[in-house]
Amino acid sequence: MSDKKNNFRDAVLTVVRNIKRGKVLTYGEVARIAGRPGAGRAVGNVLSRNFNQDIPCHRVVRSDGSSGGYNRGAANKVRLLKKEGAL
DNA sequence: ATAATGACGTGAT
DNA sequence: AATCACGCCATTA
Repeated sequence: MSDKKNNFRDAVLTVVRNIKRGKVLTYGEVARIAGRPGAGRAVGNVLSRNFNQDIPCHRVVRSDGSSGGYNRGAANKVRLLKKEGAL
């Protein structure tokens, strides 16, 4: 069964997956919602390893307003936000 | 168990 | 405003 690390990783992925279109959250916010306030870095790590397209990880940006990174290219991330998110 | 890594955050320079 | 340094946390080797 799933006795694996089904805590933070799944929590973060679940939160990100719940982000609605046109909405953007920061890593710190996701971390807080996931149950680990202050673990923004860990959130990024989880997302970086996440190749699931079902998860709109491109809707997660930095707290300073930057786009952050993206597995498909940060430039692509900005483009997606402009096209699908930042309406 | 320890060390190294990384899509962060805030403060200081 | 931009850059550097330190701190924080979870995952992987």
